[in-house]
Amino acid sequence: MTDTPPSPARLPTDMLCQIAVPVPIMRAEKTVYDYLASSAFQLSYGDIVLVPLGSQQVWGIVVGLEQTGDMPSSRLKHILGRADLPPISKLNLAYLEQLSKWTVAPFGAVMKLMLNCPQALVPPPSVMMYRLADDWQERLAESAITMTSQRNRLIEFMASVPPMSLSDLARESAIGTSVISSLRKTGLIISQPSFPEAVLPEVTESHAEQLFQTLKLNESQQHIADQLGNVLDNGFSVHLIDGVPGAGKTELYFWLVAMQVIKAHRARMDSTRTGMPSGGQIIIMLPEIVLTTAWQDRFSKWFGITPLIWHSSMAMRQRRTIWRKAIRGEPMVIAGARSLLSLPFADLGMVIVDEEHDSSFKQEDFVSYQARDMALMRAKLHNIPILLASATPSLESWVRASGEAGTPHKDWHYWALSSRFGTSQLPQVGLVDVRLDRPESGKWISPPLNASIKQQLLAGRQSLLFLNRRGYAPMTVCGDCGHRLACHQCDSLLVTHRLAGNRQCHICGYSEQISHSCPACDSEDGLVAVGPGVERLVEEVKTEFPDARISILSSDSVAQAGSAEQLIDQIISGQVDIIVGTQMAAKGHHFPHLDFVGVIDADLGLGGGDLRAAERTYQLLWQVAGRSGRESGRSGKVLIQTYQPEHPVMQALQSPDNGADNGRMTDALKRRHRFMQAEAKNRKSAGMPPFGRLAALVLSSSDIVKLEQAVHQCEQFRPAFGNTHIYGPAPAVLSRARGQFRMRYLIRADRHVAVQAIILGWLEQIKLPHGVRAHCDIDPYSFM
DNA sequence: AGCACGCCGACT
DNA sequence: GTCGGCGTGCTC
Repeated sequence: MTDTPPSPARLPTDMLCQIAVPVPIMRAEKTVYDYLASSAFQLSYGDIVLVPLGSQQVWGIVVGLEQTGDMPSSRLKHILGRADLPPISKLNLAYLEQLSKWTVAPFGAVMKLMLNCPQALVPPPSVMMYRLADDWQERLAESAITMTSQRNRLIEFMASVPPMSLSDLARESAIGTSVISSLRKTGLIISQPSFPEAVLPEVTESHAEQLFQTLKLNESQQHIADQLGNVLDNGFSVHLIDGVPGAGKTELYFWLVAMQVIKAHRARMDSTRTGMPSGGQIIIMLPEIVLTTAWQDRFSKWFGITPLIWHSSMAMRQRRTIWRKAIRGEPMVIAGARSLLSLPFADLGMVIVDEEHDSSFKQEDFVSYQARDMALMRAKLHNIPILLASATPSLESWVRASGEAGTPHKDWHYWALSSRFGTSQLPQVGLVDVRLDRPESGKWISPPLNASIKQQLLAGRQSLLFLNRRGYAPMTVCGDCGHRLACHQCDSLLVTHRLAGNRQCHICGYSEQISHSCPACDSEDGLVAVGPGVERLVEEVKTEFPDARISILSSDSVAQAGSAEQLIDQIISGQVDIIVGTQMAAKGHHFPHLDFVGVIDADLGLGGGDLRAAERTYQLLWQVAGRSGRESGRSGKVLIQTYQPEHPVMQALQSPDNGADNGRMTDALKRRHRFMQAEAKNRKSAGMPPFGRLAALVLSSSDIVKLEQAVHQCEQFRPAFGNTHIYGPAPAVLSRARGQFRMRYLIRADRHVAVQAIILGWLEQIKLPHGVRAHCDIDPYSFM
């Protein structure tokens, strides 16, 4: 007798199907392979299935159920299993397809983004739940179970509580697990597996009603809410909500969320619409930095329930439950950063992107994408409204929504939230020309700023000194030989951190102990710290105002979770006189005692030749200025130290000397308007986004010789089109992955050119040497 | 991306 | 004689 080979014989009940598998091959079409499936699986389009791939097992998606294929069926493998979930919806698949096309990332890689929750695809880990047998009284009466006092106590306890896990039972009854186990052997106690889902906060229509009861919108908010309320039913539309800091845009979109919750609830109640989408899934995208307790507290305050938040470091079971609810189309209101967009929402009803200008929505990872833009893409696909909110809209959104600067078509709606909450006014913003009002040698605070801080101290009010530079000093120079301490990995300057006791590279994360001898000339004590960081600024403030209570607010000083909240609570409750802070202090906080903001080095972000340098500097300074004078009835003051007071950014921020606008919103907004117009004009004449298109092609390898070969190949097939310019190749700064060399091409094209097609066409002609990776970044933000 | 297959140097 | 280095190409 011969052994029967384990041949994957095709049974009559087997069917042929096409599975998209997560193979990250860079090419135009997605990787789809044929598999055999037992008819027992009852596959449908979009199902998530486990398949053998090479020597591994991977999750794939059913993208075809055709009975024909070019592969002989004897070579086909069988599907191993199917997730016990509804299929990925057509819209979600279409989204993946578009995302892949747009980012020029392999479909397999994009697919992984959505299936990046392995625990959601398999049955949950079961927990044994213990309870008394239904007939425990009879059993106890008739059998010869020896009853001890421990056993009696346990039975008494269990009779009055729901089933629970062994550990819970032991803890709550205060009886050892051995007693429980032995009673289980008698049959008096039985255990059975249960598959618990995490309990999630759920915004219901009654929470929405509560919000309508307690939240009173001001005139401007109410006007917009009424208008927007009418368009929520009309499918895809884009709304930019432009509100100065403190104007209450968060409350406005909470209101609209509540409206959508009720609308979706009604749709579900309507029996004629059973099985149709209700739009009950509402997502709120926020930059990580805004997902603070402050935002969560506001949500809880109005909805009366804690917000549901999606983030990378959440518990397994919660992740799993949220993911499964998403694909099942169960209603939810959920907030999160970029990755929230990759959940397989089956019943999306509304998308909100708060702080839409924030550059953290731009991810430059294996798949590079702008989450705000992808959110727009999703909203359009799902045919639902999307709200973008910001106190300082991105130029892209502003142009598109305001119709300024000759946009081809104004297809977005623009809503200006015009009055600041309560009776507080916008702060008076002045410029300090540091070429005239010089700080003392070796110091950074100019006399006008010092005077203002003093004034605030006397009045018992707070001041914020803003310097967007972490650490102690951004540069260290050897006084003997002129050597500047730089990172070994990427050549950028090392930043001294005294609190952490090291020198760090802010580009690649390298750090080393602080040494006092120069690595170039070995001179001892020759090293000199040059330039200010927040840590050094604190030193100066301490010398200048020895009696003041000073706090430092930067990502380094609040590294541990919770300490940021503590610090912010101290500031809010008035236990701090002077706050020295980085970007962290600029965003989202409401400091009622703060009346003065001093900006130390306003020009910091303007150098470097970055496309968005001016825009970002404006946004940051406008935001930080908005921290001042937020308490009702007060007016704040802001002084900006700059070397270039004539720069359009500074001009746009400065209030008229005569106080003519008296903090009136309209005038401040008019100046911002002019700035945006000027900025748009610059971009337009340079053919830059949003008027032209940019894309980067980055080649990387750990082997510099192979990288050079790859570049050589690229040069041979360098595309040449009339309306397209290709710059480079230029060496790129090292990525986080150590030891990777990178070369970068920058492609600039007219608005209507499909840059993706150009890049794909280019790459298709090249056979990249092994070990060289090509990566695309459409609309890159970083120019390094 | 993994991972196996394959063809050349230093070892029990 | 083998173990294992990583260059090459495939994954239904």
